[in-house]
Amino acid sequence: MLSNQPETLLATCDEIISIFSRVRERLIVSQGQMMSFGGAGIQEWLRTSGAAASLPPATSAAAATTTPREPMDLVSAQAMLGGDRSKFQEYLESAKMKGMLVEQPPQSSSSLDFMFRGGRDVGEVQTVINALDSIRTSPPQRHQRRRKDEGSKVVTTVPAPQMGNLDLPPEDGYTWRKYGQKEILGTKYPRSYYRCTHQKFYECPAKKQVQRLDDDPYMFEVTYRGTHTCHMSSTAPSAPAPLPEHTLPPPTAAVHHPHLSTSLANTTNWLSMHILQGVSAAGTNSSMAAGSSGGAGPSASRFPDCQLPVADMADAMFNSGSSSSTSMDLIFSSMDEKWDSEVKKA
DNA sequence: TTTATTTGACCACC
DNA sequence: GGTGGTCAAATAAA
Repeated sequence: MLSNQPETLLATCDEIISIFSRVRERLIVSQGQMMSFGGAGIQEWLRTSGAAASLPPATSAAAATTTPREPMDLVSAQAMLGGDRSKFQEYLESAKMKGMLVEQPPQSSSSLDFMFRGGRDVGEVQTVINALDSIRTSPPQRHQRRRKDEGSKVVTTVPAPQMGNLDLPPEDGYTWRKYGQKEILGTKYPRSYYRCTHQKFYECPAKKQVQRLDDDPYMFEVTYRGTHTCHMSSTAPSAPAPLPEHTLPPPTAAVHHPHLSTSLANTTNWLSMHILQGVSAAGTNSSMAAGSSGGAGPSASRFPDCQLPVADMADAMFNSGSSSSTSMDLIFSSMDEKWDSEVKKA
């Protein structure tokens, strides 16, 4: 649509540049602060720099099932755990001091005697317990192959896709990277092993095993293990495609962690909001914004024909996932076509 | 050139 | 020693 409005497109690009410049400045200013958060990085920075306050309510069904958020951020906590155990312990101590964590009576069945105060879902509590457990146990040595994951696992059966590559398991909202395949004794079909695509960058331990059923080749048995700690699951945020609730691993599925399942959406929305704020701010001292007034919002009034174009661009740029076609291609393909046709005419 | 997949080998567990 | 889970080099694909 923007291809018919080159001036608007130019203005939009300028706005994007302006906003990103401001984001960059904030990143530089906050660099030292980010470093102090160990593994939490930008997640923690976003949270503490006021971004969280700007976050819209979580949009996923999963988030809707949880209680209102308190400042406790287990995602950051887990990230800290990955980067610095002592920091994570400090974090938990801090949480206790703030009354967000309370010690449980000795008869607690949990391996560690902590529990969230009021209204916490089991997944989060379990996450803390797991984290604390891992503090108590010595970390595996480098290059040592770890024992089979004894953590929780959930086995679910899903139908094969009706179209496309029937050998692939259906989408579950996350991006996975295959790291192995094995013939399993007593089964007709091999078992495939997947880990989260973001395992390295986010130390995301989530894994899944996929095996075709012997008696029904059009069904897959999918076993999930581990907790998604990645904030950048490329397909989950905007298209959660959640598993049936009863099939989700209690502490492992994103559905139990609103910050996980919606984090990118939130971040993108946050960015979009700031972009819109930037548009609004720019409009006060820029002739570009002439005609902007009132209405549902600055962008809505400025772009009557295309709703929230800047936000859409941001969504397209940051929310594209592992699609084979790039987001920029998506954005500019129509422009390219128009450009090419006009070049040919000339 | 980068990223993902394949596959044989290695290793922990039973 | 057998089995399942993971690693990592080789290979393929984008």
